[in-house]
Amino acid sequence: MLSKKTKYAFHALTYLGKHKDQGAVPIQEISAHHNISHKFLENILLELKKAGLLGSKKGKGGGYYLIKLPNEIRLSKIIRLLDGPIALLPCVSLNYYEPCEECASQEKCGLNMVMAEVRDETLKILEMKTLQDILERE
Amino acid sequence: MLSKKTKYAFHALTYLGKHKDQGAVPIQEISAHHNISHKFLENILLELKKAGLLGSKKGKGGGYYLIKLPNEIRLSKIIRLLDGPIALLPCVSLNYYEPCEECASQEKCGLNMVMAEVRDETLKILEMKTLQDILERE
DNA sequence: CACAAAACCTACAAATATTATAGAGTAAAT
DNA sequence: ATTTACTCTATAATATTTGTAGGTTTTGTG
Repeated sequence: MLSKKTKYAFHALTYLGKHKDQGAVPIQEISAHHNISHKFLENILLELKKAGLLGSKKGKGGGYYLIKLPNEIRLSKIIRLLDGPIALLPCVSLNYYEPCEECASQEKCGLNMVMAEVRDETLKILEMKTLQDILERE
Repeated sequence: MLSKKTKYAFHALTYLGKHKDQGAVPIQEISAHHNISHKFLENILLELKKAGLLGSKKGKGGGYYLIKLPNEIRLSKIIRLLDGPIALLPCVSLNYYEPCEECASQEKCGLNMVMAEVRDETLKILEMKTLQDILERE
């Protein structure tokens, strides 16, 4: 399951995608529309900005806006950013790898191999789907 | 990511699969071989038994053993049992559904639809792979 | 029968992660 | 000057995960 943080991020990105003609959108507007804690969403949007997905404008009339096209924002990117690994086990994670502590040899571990296959299949899905797919279905 | 509980369950099932000719295997043997806390594993195996995957025998010479064929034990089953939902959001979970609190209408929610598609693709993988796949690669 | 081995069961403790809040700063518009 | 809204860091509250404790029941064996 995704954390609420990641779920909120998707809601916010979707909202920003739908309102990308209106320029900067204040956090307040998004949090009110989706019943999300303003302060919590604040942290999330800041992370998305630091990751290069959003731009922001301070002061009156300010807010956040997408600085990438919706079809360039992959689900995998958002999930990795806020939730961490997509792989089911640390020993098959591409971005958050950690060696297994229960196995004598990772090379001979059937679980490791199967989970690596699962990871590859999962990534195919999550790298193909983008924010655009969400927007198209609204 | 899977919880350690689920990961340990996979290790234990694999071990039992590899030693299915030797009859009942005591927890001690599995926990020692994989460096897993005996007591923690105890709880896990008990759950797997209650779910109908394992049989057990008490007393001296006792232990656990598979009561299903490895190719009948799907990854999806183990994950759902110990970790819960496979879907990325509660509002698209087949087995652990909960309505979304941020959306006015689930039927018009693009995120919901995309995540339902992701769930379907993920399930294709996790329902296809079984304990047998792990055993074959050892 | 006594004893040891091993599953069964319930509760709880410790550690970690998630979710949320607080409050002080900085920048911009009017 | 004032209001609006992002920036930043710290911390509190809550939930979940991970692990432990301690007993009970069952079974095989000498």
